[in-house]
Amino acid sequence: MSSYPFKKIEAKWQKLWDERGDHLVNMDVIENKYYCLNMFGYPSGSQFHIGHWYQYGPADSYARFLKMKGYNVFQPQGFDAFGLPAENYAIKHGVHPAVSTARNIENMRQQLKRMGGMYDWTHEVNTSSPEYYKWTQWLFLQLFEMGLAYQREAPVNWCPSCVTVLANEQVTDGLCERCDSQVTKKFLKQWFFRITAYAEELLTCLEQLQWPEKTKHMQRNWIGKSTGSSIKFRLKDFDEDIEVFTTRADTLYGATYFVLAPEHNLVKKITKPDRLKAVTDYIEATNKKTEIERTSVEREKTGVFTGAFVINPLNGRELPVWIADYVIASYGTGAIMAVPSGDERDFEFAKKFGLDIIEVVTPDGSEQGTDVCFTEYGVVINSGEYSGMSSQAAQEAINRKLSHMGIGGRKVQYKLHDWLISRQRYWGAPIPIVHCEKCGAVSVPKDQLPVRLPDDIELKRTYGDDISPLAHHDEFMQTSCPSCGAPALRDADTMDTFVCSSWYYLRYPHAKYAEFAFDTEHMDWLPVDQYIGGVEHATMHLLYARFITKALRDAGLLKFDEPFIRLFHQGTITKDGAKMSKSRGNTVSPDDFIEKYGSDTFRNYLMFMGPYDEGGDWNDKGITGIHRFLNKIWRICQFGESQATKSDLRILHQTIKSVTGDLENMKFNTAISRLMELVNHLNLKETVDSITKRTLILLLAPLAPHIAEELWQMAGNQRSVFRENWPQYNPELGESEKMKIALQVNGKLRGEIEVEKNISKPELTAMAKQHRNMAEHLKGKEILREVIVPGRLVNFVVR
RNA sequence: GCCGAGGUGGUGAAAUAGGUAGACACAAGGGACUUAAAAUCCCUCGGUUUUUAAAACCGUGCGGGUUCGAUUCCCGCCCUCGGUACCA
Repeated sequence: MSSYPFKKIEAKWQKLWDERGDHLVNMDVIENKYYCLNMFGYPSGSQFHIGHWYQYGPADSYARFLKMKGYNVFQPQGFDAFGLPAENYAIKHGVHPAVSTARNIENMRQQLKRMGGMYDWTHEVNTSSPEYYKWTQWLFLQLFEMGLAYQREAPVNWCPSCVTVLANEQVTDGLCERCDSQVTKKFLKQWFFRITAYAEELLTCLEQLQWPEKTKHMQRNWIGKSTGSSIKFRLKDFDEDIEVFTTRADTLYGATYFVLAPEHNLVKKITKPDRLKAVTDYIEATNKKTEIERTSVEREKTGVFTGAFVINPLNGRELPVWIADYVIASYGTGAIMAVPSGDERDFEFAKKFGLDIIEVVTPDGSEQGTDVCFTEYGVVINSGEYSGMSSQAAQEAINRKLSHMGIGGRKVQYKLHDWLISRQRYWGAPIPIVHCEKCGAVSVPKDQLPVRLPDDIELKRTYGDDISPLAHHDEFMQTSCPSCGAPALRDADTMDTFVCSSWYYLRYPHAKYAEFAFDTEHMDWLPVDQYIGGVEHATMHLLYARFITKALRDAGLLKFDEPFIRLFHQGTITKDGAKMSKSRGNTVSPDDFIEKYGSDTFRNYLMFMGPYDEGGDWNDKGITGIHRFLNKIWRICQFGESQATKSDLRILHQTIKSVTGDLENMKFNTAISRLMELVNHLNLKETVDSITKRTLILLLAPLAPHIAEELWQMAGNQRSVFRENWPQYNPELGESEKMKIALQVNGKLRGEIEVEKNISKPELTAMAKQHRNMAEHLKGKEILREVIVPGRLVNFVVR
């Protein structure tokens, strides 16, 4: 296939853009600022894959479009450079993570340039550099001071293969998100960020965000707010209460037993001696189970009786206390009152173990029997003074009663957990804490940051059970207590990389600022106007970043509530229906296509495949079509000059209108289609007028930046095409005075006519009736109704 | 299981305040140019029937409904893809 010299052109402009500093942004101009941010990437060693191109290419076209529309567009790039892969790579190949990371960053930066990205590299951030992680550590201390970072011994998700603790968000179906190993539970002292303190605000602020509904929905579900009641039950024979959370206080009289999670801290205390063995065995069996066995696979309910009883505060009924793993320790209080008649799980459990079932809510207040359970709201029965009330009324009344008794009342419960940020790995930001025997966990003074990650470390697969590599580095570990001066040890853990990425968007505008994490005096560039990235971060990065923004706002450092005003998720490119991954061996390298067709063609093909938020299955069949399209433009721009006709201008302005609208909505596929129509029209001729030629190049520019720059220069222009204004649609030129009208009889298409725009209705119907095929279908029929849709159609309803 | 998104030609897809279904592109077939190839250009291209011209009927996952008119709205199914996993 002979084609325009894309290799030469692309290399030429990439070099020129760099040398001339075309992509440098004047950060002082903020009136028309547009902060257009792509989620930064992990600098992996392999080549840029199709997913990278799909994330960054169309996003860059959008940014370029906005620039031509007159915005001062800031589109930075950086690297989320800490993390497990580099460390695992180091262990395998003996290359220090700092070395491989630096190499990978260089590689990735080159490829982003090769793609033609309009990035201002003077604002690059690298989360693994001391200049950056100094401020990640500062962030930790800031949260620590605010009481938002704390240490606690907790059952945590442990990945035996990665040899580290994982956040809940990093566990999928009981498997490690990274390596698919089965995750086990462990008790370790870990650092947490108190994201739950912001649960309510994280939920309510979703309203004001211009985010995909899907994503907001996922965050809402993840936060999992539910409104109900807390109730304290007195333990029989103990001076102790056990609290439960329930959304169905109206079913309190139907409670016939009580369940504690096996991990509940009262289990040991209350278990009767004759039940001790059964209980201990059960707890042991539970601990042995993996997350998978405990949830998805094992559906049959299990549990054992502890021998203890609690007392229902409203009717004095004694409820046997069981332990069962269908009650989750980490939600609510880890204990429930069980109402078999009103809850499917309790019903199943009660049936299996022969526990009582008391009907307390029915649809209409009449007894239905206890063969099935009724989980809806209805009318309360068998509930003393509350009988006859609606479920809602009973809940209110019971809440009031519990409040009066001082043993409960209305309560809101969230599923969201605090964010576990400790990682027992080397390649991350060290937690800036010193553990002193006398003073406990003490902050490293902020003027001593960063706590540097030592270079001279021997990385091994495993160091024993749960110890961070840093723990073996004496020089790093040994220090003195900042508070009392006594010898003390550093915290050996590093932070989850999601901490690094939870604030990077704040740093970009003044990425080299040495005084502070961000320049609080010059925060006008924030918040981010448009954020683009994958939906896989819906309940992780996107939630963490919102939390950190709110925490820093409360520290008086930020003046806005939300970091990302608008959010867009690009779709996923799959191969044969599956996500591309090295392990599946179904990756497709873009390199051959770049070599054969060039970067402009490749970017445009990805955009042309379908809607940007849908992604699609990879298939290289159509790429020639895009290459032909660019070749046609190349040739058209060498046509001789002519005068534009009225119809030429109409087509041109129609194109301006559609392409502009499409690009505003990131509908790149249809924008390209509209341009193709214009190009096909021009291609029929041998000449082109200068206005059309000029406009065509401008419309093409954001989509195919290299060829557009070259054509622009060839047309005799000195400065970059991206300094030009976006073409304006002119309705006077774009609108036709004629229009096509569809003709129907009984809603069936029978013909089409072209008429003047200002035609009167009687004239139109008369013409419609005269139409040959219409006359045929109207013959001998009675017209009952004439439906006229202006500018569209005429429909005769006949009998 | 629950929640969400989506099913349109051989393929990727367009078009929904209800109004000409299949724009644009790929593939395929035919033709022009060429010694030949590449490139380029022209024609055909959802199905069926019929053909002199043209036209008719069917067709947007399946079955109903509302409407002059439904890919679009409503009801009931089927399938695919995401999210979630006993959350009391």
